[in-house]
Amino acid sequence: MNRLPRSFFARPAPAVAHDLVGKLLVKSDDGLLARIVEAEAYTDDEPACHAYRGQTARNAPLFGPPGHAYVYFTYGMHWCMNTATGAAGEGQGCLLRAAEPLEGLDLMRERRGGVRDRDLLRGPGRLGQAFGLGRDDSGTDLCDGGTLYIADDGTRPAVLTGPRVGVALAPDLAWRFRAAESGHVSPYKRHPRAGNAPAGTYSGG
DNA sequence: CTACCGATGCGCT
DNA sequence: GCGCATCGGTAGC
Repeated sequence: MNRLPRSFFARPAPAVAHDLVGKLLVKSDDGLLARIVEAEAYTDDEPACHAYRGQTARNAPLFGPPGHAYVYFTYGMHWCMNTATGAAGEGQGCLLRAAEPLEGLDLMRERRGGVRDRDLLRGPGRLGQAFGLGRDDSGTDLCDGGTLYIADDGTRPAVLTGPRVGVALAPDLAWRFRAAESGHVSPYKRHPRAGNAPAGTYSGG
């Protein structure tokens, strides 16, 4: 089980998001381990990305060097985690949308308030809550040997590609990547204001 | 399983 | 003030 090097993240967000499926999310100080089963790509040339309207204090980690966390607060209650990708200055990243819990389930259950185990990490807000993520985690370097990082154990699941969940803008860009065989993937919800989906949106990969 | 709806507070126009 | 990369509850199929 090897920590992912910065070079893994120094590629375009869609390639990184695809390759994050099957990797391990680790928070070693809490004893937490989970397998990522779903990730999405966001880049500053499309309007669903938090970097689309330029750099601010909030989204600065997206514009920094790759391999850093961008953790943002949304809907008044949820913290969601991204990894910055590409080169410094590019404003892009990958949202970690869902994972399969492997170790530290008791702490995850405590933080998540007794939901079914299948739902501990099934969604970006749920993942953030179970991992205890917050404002202080935004900007964390995932590649400097710290306690929050992503690792590779050689698992290579089949990956499906399709439109991103819940985005009002650029709703048909097929930048959601999920493990084909996992029961821990989040449910797909199209944004109410996004119009109708085109035919045949999902494909293997 | 899908569909709807309210909660909740921050960032930005 | 408006909208949001969401979630949990409830209702219905």
